[in-house]
Amino acid sequence: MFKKKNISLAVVRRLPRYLRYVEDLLNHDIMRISSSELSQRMGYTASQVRQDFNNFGGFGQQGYGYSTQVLYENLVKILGLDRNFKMVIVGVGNLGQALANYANFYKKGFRLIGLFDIDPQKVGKTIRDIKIEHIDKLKDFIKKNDVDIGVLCVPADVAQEVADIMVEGGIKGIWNFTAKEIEVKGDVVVENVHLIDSLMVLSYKLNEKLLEKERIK
Amino acid sequence: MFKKKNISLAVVRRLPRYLRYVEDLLNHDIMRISSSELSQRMGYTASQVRQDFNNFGGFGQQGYGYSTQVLYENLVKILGLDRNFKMVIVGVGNLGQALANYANFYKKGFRLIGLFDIDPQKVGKTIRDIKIEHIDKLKDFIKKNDVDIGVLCVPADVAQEVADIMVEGGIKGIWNFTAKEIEVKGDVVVENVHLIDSLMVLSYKLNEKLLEKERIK
DNA sequence: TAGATTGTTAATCGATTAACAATC
DNA sequence: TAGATTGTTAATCGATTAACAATC
Repeated sequence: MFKKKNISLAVVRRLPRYLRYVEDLLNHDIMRISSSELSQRMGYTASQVRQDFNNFGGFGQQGYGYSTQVLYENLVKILGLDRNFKMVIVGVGNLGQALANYANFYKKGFRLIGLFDIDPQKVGKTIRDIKIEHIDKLKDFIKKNDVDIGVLCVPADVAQEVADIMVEGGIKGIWNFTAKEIEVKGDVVVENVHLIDSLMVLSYKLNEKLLEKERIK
Repeated sequence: MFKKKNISLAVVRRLPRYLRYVEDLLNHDIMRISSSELSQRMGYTASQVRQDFNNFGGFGQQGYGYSTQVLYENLVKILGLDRNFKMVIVGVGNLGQALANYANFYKKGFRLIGLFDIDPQKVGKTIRDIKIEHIDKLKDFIKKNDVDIGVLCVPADVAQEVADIMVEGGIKGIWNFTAKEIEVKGDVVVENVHLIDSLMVLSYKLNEKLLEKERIK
């Protein structure tokens, strides 16, 4: 029933949003929903909703719609949230700390099991009961604990270097918060969060509006 | 020379990446580049590079390529970075602090001029020479200082409420870090950064690899 | 001028939307 | 059964790639 061909990234990027809406429905005790109703709430077309879900095998019921519970369980499975991936954060600056304290990750089944930094002032301190270790111990830790995800929150100039250590340790995926585009060999998966890019897109849109107003004048 | 029709969001989202690469070229004193060379470095096709740039009027030269300097200046202008937008951060928790200290924003011309929180413990403290004010003063501050961008780093359950205050104050754009989808009226621009969505996409990809391996066995 | 590379039109590819038969 | 809504095929739309004439 699961996985036919390759699912396009456009579809995959919509899945977390579906999950968010379905969770919301469950929280409001809404136990069934039609593709047309869901699409209206989310600003998609009903066609797109059905196409998206049918990429993973139909879990709707003709004449009835979708069971919110079934939808929820399937999305969790499709997104791999039931794997409870283990992760470590490397670079415990402001951002690293923010992520360590971000409760949403735990709710979604991700398990933070290690924190690493190079600053001796930080090593030994604890956040959420996890002791910050020196980055020298990163590679062995990943190996020993079979860590899945490395969260890269170090300064841009050492990003590649630290990514290399992660890969050598056998990391499976890197969540990259640095402005650098890191290179990894093998089949290590990288997901970039370029915050500054997102801000620049906002800036573009604001500038567009201003240009419009200036043209009208 | 600027702006023909509506540029697709797909193109806009590539612009910051172009800027990043062009900056890198400048840092290495590379003063000209062809679409084919740039495309190779970035993993695009040469066609796409030329199409993308030509959305904004041709700033290349036939037989020569693109001047890195000209490219840089145009990208800065297109993205509105020369507007030096004013911004405030609301919610000075770990994430808000991380953003306040994120040097890249200043380098790209964004000016942080205010910090706001509801916690009396935080009000009065300063970060980067900016005093944290109580959220009660947010609306007036936005009005008085003609703030462009509001960075929303508050807990999810008050996201909409705080967004409303921003809009009432006359904010032009909201950079939303909460997991909630906020609703704004008028022509306020919203750019969402759903961190958890990004992590779930990584999780999806990891799960996909694991399923593949399990199938082979 | 000859060579190189852009700007732009045309062709292709993929994603979204529409339509409808299948079926609960 | 009749009504509703899915699953799926076909049509449309938009974005990417290829091709080539224009021109530096």
